[in-house]
Amino acid sequence: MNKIQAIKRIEKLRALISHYQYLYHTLDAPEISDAAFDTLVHELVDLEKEFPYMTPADSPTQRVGGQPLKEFKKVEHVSRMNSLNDAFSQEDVQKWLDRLANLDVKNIPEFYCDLKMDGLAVELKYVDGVFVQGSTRGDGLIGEDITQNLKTIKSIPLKLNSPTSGEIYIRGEVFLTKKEFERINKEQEEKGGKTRPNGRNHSVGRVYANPRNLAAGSLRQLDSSITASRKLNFYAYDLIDADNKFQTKKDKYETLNTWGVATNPDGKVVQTIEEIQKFRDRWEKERGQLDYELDGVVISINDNRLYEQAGVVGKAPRGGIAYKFAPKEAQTIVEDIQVQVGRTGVLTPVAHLKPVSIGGTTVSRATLHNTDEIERLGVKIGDTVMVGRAGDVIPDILQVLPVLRTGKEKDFHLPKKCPVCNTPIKKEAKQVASYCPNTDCPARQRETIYHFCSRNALNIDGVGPKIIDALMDAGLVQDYADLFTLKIEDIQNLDRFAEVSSANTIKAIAERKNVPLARFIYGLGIMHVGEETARVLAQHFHTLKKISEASEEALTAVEDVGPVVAQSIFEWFNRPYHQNILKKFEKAGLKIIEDKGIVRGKLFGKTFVITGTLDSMSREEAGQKIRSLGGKVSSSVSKETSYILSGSDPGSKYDKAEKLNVKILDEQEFLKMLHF
DNA sequence: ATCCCTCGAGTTCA
DNA sequence: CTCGAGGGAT
Repeated sequence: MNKIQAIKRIEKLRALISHYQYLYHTLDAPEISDAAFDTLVHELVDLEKEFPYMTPADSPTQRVGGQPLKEFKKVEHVSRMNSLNDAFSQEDVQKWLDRLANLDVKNIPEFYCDLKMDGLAVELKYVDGVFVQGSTRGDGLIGEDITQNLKTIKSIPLKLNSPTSGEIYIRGEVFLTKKEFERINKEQEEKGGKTRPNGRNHSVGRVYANPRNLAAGSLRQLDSSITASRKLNFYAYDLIDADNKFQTKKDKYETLNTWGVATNPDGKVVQTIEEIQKFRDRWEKERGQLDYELDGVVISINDNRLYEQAGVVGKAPRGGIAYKFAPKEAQTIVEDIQVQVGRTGVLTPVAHLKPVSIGGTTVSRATLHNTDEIERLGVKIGDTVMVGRAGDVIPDILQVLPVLRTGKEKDFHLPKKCPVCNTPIKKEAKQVASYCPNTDCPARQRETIYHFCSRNALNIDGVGPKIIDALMDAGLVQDYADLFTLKIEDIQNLDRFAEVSSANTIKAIAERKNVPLARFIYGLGIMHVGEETARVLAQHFHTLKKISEASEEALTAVEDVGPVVAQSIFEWFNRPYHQNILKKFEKAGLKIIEDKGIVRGKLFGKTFVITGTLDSMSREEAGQKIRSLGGKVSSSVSKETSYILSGSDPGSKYDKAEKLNVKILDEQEFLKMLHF
């Protein structure tokens, strides 16, 4: 970036940051996510480092927070309330230690590792053991008097346990549990607050984006009875000790605890950088199990004298560092939007992203689902976007940052023709998706065979996309029935097969020559026939022959099959192309295991939903057990659900089950139920 | 016509 | 996991 560009960029960033700071700190109504905001600040900090002569004293990077609201009395802090510098990797932590060593703070024997709750820093003042005043951090020097609101927090004692005399200042973090956050947000929503039309969790008005915003909003209530109705929590992290009475941070914490002031119970003293890393990694993994949000861990020199000796640079003390977790959201650029053709011909636009690390893994693609989604997001090629991960796994574009546009972004338009076979694409008026109508489209055929071999269908081990591509490209396989007539001689000379792997491939296919009817039906890839419908069909008709000969009326009579699905099945079996494939299967010696029909076991009539990770078996296996005893497994929770089986780290289904009062089973209870 | 429930389909990376 | 849409009840 040249100087002119940098100056423009810096000015733009400053204006934006000031604007968002005002919305966030002063109005408590952020327009963009915290992570998006952070990335703006980081970019500005980096640029200012590169061009230091362009950093005036009024740059937003020179301030800690916003101006206090007029309504609250101002409180001067006993000493500056600083914020820590951030580390994002073990390398950063090592750099921190190296710098300390340069300052002659060497051979640090111990570090105190604490969890960093995502909340608000406050200062509490006690006189002769009685809580007299509490304040927000404000700009670090002067905060707001929120004593009345802090008094409503149960974990802040109004009186310290042991008699103490004189003034005592305690600092800590006020935060909200995830449960409370959801409860209050729901309440607010019912009262008429609004989430954005895009339905994402970015707050507008009085519905809050995350627990921290809500905690902030609650502390700034002028009516403290409102604060009282929201159960805030408090953990102390510092005790101001002007006389140096305490030797270590741990001593301070223990003293605080004997006074009745809680500190985070999971804090720990460690000796080495490896242990610091372990501590951080452990909590990054386990943070989902805590009932409050964590944005990292805080590492401090345990010895207070050494801590002081490390000094303060700018607004950050050097004796400690905030070791952050990999953010769950990150900013990146949409380099291109390409179109994929799925098994059913549906066209799916996929954003190709500049690779970026999110939650510890690198993400380079994210689905855009369909054109409606593109419109909703307003995303163009070249845009800067925030990317997160739906359900902590699947990359998902959360929002576009249109303010960062340069004018060179291009609109995306779905092609008029299939990108693979050039057939003009179609779109039903009432449906969202567009699709390639050509059933012979190579993309569709490939996907159909992938699907046939996939885990829940025939489950042909080791025959994945790559092998299938090779077989198709060599002209050995046109449809999935051809797989069963392959011989070792056919494939061992192909480039992509070694001798061993060709034998393995043939063996893997042969092993699946006996296949349960339901799996086979599912594998055929009939429109609207997924796993569940395939099972229902198998149970109802028992044999493939009967299904293939069924009339549309006979199919409609099956539970869960209506006119659309019946027509789809009927047409599939009456197409000569498919009838030919079925004949090839027969000739190749495929044996279909007939279905015996419905089991009336002890779980008959019960519907289960499974969430989280189970210890003793996979979810798939648990599902099989339930079905073998006559129960049903469903994918979503509703009031029709009899039980939800919850393993560790359950997803959103758990919350929904609680809301609907569905009986929740843990793994032990479930196993007992199976055996009784 | 309109609701609620459930299923199907698509999706990423290690 | 999430969305859209089919099926069935009302």
